[in-house]
Amino acid sequence: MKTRDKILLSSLELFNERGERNITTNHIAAHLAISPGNLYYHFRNKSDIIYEIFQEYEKLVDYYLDIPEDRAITLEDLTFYLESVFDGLWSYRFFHRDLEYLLDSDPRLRRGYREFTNRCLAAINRIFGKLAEAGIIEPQPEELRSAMSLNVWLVITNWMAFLKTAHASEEPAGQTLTELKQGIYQVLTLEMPYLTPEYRERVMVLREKYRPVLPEAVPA
Amino acid sequence: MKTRDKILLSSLELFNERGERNITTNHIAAHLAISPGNLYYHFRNKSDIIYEIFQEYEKLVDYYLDIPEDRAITLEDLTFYLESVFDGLWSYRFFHRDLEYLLDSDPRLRRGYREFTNRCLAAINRIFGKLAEAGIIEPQPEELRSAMSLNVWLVITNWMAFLKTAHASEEPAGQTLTELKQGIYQVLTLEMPYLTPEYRERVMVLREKYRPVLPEAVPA
DNA sequence: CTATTATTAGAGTATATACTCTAGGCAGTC
DNA sequence: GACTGCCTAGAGTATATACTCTAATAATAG
Repeated sequence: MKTRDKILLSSLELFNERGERNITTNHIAAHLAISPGNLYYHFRNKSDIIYEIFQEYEKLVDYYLDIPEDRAITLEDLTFYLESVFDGLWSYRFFHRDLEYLLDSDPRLRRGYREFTNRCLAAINRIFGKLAEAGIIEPQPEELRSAMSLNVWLVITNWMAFLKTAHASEEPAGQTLTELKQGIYQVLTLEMPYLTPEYRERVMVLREKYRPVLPEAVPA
Repeated sequence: MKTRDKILLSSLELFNERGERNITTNHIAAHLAISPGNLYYHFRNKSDIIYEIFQEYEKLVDYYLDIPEDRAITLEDLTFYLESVFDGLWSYRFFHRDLEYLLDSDPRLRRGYREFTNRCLAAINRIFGKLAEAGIIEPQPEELRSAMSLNVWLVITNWMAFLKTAHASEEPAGQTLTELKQGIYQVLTLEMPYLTPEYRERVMVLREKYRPVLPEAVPA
């Protein structure tokens, strides 16, 4: 593998594990056992590394959220969208962690992320539209659909942060990917009230699969 | 005003405006025209300043979310809760911005914040319960109510970040407080499907007040 | 007035961080 | 073998940052 790609890969890994703020370019170089000079031969600065990682992230999610025009949407599609998006979120989780700082320090990123957000919101909106067409949820006025899409986006993008902050400090990391998927449970909760009678049961069964294994239940 | 209090006040102001990451203790001292030595006479380190600000935040929100035990809840109460919480969010907005880093670097804060989150979730839950008692929303099984509370929390705590990242770079700052309140619109959107027929109209009118002034409407 | 305590100034420091610069190696090619 | 273009090492630097130390000044108590 090319050094350049190794830098991107290691950076992502280290950023995810310890946060962008805690990882310096020197750390990255050391982790790869290359010299700082070498790293800076391949990237002009830290921002460029981050921007390139963002573009990967963008591409991945765009790929996942490519809604078919020619056919109706199915429950399997919905599952795929949700699973994929949360996987993407996990793989690039460092990004949302320091989002505001990153956007403040790189105008390209700011612009790119704004457009990314809009594309995602549009995709969610389109999914809602096609779910209605498919008779899975009741059709809703555009106004409501937009507000719902935004709520879905807010829940999704905040889910990682919630896990990291609200959970016990000790994280066995194996559990975490499972917990991540509980975000899907939350998203399906948002959609619940709008399900059609024909599909209600099936979606509820699906939702049940992602139900959190009750966290420290306090016995009454 | 005591120097100590001035430090807390200025820190909060600067953190909110430019982000904790961008504000050093030297900045704070310079902003107050006092010496770094003086600042460190009053606070052992930066973490202590932040922790103390967090405790103020905590106290404020706890005060706002003190749900009355002895009487039914009204729509006015709900409005008050929402307005207050978003005001608090605005006044201490720096906190959620760098949340993960802050919690990672201060175990007190981590513990405190976890408990804070739990209290807030419990309060939201209780509000849902009392809204049902008051006949404003339909009663829901505990399981659903918890999931809904969590969604409300996710939407609220992510709303500031959404505004900062998804909106145009130029922010006239006067507009921002208004935009902040649009978060209430999003929260009310979450509750919409559960409203009782008797209250539906009134809540919808309330919700309408917070409706976003359509952002860059693209003419068809 | 004096002794003590609380507060402040301001120079200074150890460490970290993003990044630069120079010299050189290594592969291929004529 | 020399030339060229890509890659790499590693020492070095300017700046920033959280924090310390000493000495001096105000405030207060007896």
